[in-house]
Amino acid sequence: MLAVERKNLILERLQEQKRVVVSELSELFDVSEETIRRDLDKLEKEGFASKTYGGAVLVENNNTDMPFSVRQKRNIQGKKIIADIIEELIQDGDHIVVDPSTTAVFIVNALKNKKDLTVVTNSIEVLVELSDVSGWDVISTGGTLKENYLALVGPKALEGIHSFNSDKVILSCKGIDMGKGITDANEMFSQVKKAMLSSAKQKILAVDSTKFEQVAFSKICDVTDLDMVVTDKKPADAWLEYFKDKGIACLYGE
Amino acid sequence: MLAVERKNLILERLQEQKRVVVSELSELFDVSEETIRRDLDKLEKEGFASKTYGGAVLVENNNTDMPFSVRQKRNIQGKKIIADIIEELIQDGDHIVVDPSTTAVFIVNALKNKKDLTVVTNSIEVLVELSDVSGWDVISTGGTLKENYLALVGPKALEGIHSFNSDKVILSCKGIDMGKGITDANEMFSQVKKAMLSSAKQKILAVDSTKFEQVAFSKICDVTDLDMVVTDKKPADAWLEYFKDKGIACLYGE
DNA sequence: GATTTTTTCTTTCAACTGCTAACATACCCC
DNA sequence: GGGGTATGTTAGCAGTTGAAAGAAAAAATC
Repeated sequence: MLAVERKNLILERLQEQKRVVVSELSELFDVSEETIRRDLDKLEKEGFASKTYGGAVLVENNNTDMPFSVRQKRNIQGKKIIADIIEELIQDGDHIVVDPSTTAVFIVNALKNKKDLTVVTNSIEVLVELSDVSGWDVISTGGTLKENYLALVGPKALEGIHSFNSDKVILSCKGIDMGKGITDANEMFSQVKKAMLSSAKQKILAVDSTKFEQVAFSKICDVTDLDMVVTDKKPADAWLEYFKDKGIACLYGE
Repeated sequence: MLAVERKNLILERLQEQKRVVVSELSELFDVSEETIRRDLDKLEKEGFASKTYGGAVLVENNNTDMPFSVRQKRNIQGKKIIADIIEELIQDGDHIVVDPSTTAVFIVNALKNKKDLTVVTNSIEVLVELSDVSGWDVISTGGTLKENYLALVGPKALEGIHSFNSDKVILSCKGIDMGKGITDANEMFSQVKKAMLSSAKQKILAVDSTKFEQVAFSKICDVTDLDMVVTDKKPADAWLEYFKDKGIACLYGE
């Protein structure tokens, strides 16, 4: 086994389990503990790990303003559950709008067995994901590339969104809160998402359970502006009552 | 066995197994380890491998199975030479237009040390490549995703291109021929490229040497519509004379 | 709370393996 | 034959590893 391979495997394990133990790794890879420590040193220098007595813990990249590729691995299971629920909501021939988020990538992937969809998006990743489907109409809004994201923003993007009227918009966000509404990391994004909301009839929010009670910087809309909320786990009873009260459908996994 | 054959076999093995070991390859092909190392050097220069102590690991292309990943291997050396020449033509602060091509990806990569560029493109790959630069204005034209390509086409794309006026356009094509002019594979692409040509002052064609005397389906423009041709190898004397005669600058490698 | 014991960490060293660079040789194509 | 490329050889250098010893941290004991 090459040294780099071992280091990468340790990193993978670290990302899955959030922590690693020197003695375990030493046994697992059949190398001395010193070698493992040296690997952890490197991972620490690279910013992935933080060494502790007996092992190391994962450095959680606060997802506020991180490049896209780094954020990808969080709560994959949840995003898959959400994607499967959304898949049942979409019919052949639908016109949908999707925003830039990891969840959105999972969703369009789950939709690939549909026919004749029209997808409007400002997400580069969604375009890449859909570059191999046939018979669909995949439309990019255009716009300015937001630094360190794979998303298009700005006036051109808004203009692009406004020139289409769709059946459904599938939105993501950084936070959902009864008082503060639906919020996102920065104004560029919330602007685009606002425009998307106004360009489609049915407004669906797709968020994993960790986003509840979170509040981020820039407001997109009120919770009551939504028609439906899709999430991976059953929300708290207070939320379910709130949704029922306001006439918002709520679907969740399990 | 020819050297190239061996190199390609190593690349295949690398893509299958994600890693290769110098000692194994040396035994497998019955050549010295130094020869293997030299092969790995080349693969590293071409961007496929990353050498490590004892072997090399595969450089994972950000977007693993792009439909056109096959095209990428062709004449990488030539594209790099072209990119280096173009790099010297572009100044800080320039507004440029680039089309979707592998060459374009190399070019924008070579430009990353420039400051304050504005790039207009309908290539998804160029956007991905530029997602990590800071201080630039990277603008996507928007448009419809062309099936099995990572390129935006159609009326929306044309509209997007027409709304900007740039200093330089860097164009690629499938064929360049004195009689038939500059041609490309399909009408969608040639439409977009026509629009790009009309949106910039200086019109630069970046083509590797294999495209000379080739004719493809859809005409973009006449050779005389260009201001400059950049290629990797010195073109035939007939071409050099033709360029001189028509007042078209021609730059080439070596 | 202080002392002892245990565990883990850091540093240093030596052995080993693999790497780089320079040169020599063989081969091919013109 | 001669220039260029591909390959092999060599020697000195660099990276990787494990062992050992002392330092530091945590746990156990009094």
